[in-house]
Amino acid sequence: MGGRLRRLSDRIDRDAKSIYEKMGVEFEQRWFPVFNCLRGGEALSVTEISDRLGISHVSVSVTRKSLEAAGLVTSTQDKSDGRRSVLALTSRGETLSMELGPLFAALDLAAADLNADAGNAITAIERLEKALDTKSLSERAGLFLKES
Amino acid sequence: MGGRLRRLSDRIDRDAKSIYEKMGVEFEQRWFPVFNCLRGGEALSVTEISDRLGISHVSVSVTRKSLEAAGLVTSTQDKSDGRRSVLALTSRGETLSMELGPLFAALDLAAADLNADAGNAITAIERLEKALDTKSLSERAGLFLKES
DNA sequence: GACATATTCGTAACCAGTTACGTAATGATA
DNA sequence: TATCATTACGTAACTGGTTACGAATATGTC
Repeated sequence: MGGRLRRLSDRIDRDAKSIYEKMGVEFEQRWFPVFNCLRGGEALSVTEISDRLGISHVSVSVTRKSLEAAGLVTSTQDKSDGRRSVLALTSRGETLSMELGPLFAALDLAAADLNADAGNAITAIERLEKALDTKSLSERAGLFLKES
Repeated sequence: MGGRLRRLSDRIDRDAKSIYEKMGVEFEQRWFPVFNCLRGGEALSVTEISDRLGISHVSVSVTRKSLEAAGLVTSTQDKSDGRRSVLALTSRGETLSMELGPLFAALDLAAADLNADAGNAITAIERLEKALDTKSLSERAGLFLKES
């Protein structure tokens, strides 16, 4: 079950990757979530981004390094809190953001299209997440075990 | 989107893992798919298993090594085809299979329970897989791009 | 029987996430 | 002000999958 979801996610990621390749754009799919947070000029710290995306700060940290290496993002130390490192798009990043705008929009539409085809699978996944929040798989299994 | 699914799958895997730990059973979640194929005494080759599970033979190969190291599975070279390596449960594997039977059944029920709570999320995921089969995300996005 | 092609499987390298743990900066409290 | 807890972030190791590639065996054709 878990593995199945993983494979599905891998598939989607690979598919998205192939789009950038086909279009000859130098953009890596794994950059997207962080990059997207910074689009529009907002400057955010690592933790702020990880909170927004619901992933670990480590994951953001790694993506950030890659984005900095690509010259799309810069970081500056927060003056009022030396622990925080604040990220923002470079001008090159902004330019790319503009260029990629239509593609991102198309991907959005494609996702919506897919979701419609699949009978609101995304909503179902959200429900799955919520159902797990209220009662974990292990709790559920524990109950069934005691019964037998 | 892809990442989100991945995290969900990780969560389920970790949850399943915690069950084995709680019950004090020495069984790793990643063993399950291959182990389950071999339950009931059937002997299968690496490729047969990977086909059944819809995963790469490499993944099966790695799991196999781990299962052999744990003494739960043995492999013998096929006499009529020297390339094939045929896997089967050892007697220890069979014993464990019996012991774990109720737990596996409980997990099955738990998954069904979860699915019901989530309004047939699993069916939705299946639909998502099918929808991707008929038209990939990149194809869909390509269409929307041309329109604009 | 020899050679080209296909199949089975394994090793190595990679991927995007994670946890575990350490460090530096901040904040709170005595 | 000294110390202790908390917070922000980074590095390292691991996870469960993948692709790329190579070796051994089998198969088909001349």
